[in-house]
Amino acid sequence: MKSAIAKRNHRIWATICDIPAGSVASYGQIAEIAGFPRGARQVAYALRKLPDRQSVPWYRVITSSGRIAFDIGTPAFERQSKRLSQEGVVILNGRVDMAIYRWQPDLDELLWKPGVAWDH
DNA sequence: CATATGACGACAA
DNA sequence: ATTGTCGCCATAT
Repeated sequence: MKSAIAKRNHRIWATICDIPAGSVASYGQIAEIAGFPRGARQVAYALRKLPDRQSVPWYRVITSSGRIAFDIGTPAFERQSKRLSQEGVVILNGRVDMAIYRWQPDLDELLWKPGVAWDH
């Protein structure tokens, strides 16, 4: 059977896959939706261990302040910046305007996610 | 068991 | 806007 960590990562990756093209989400936002409140660093960890970059839109995950997590000028930064631009996300000085591009999942999207902390 | 480490986040100067 | 500190929490050593 899969380890607990594998399941957790899988859930995080699945959540990231739900971010629509042209939108972005913060690490903390992904963590919360995936069912791990305050698990922003776990999202970062899951991304580091991403087995297949092709199947997951990792580049749509940025910091809560709208900054790309990599240092400006690094190859990683350029890759991410380019991918986002291709989707129409405007990046100015390495930052995205969260007020415009932040993913806002509607209730339906949240409901079919297992483990989301809604109150009955 | 004790520290160190992170593709983080919130907040105070 | 920048920088530093502290909180967070699974992994790594």
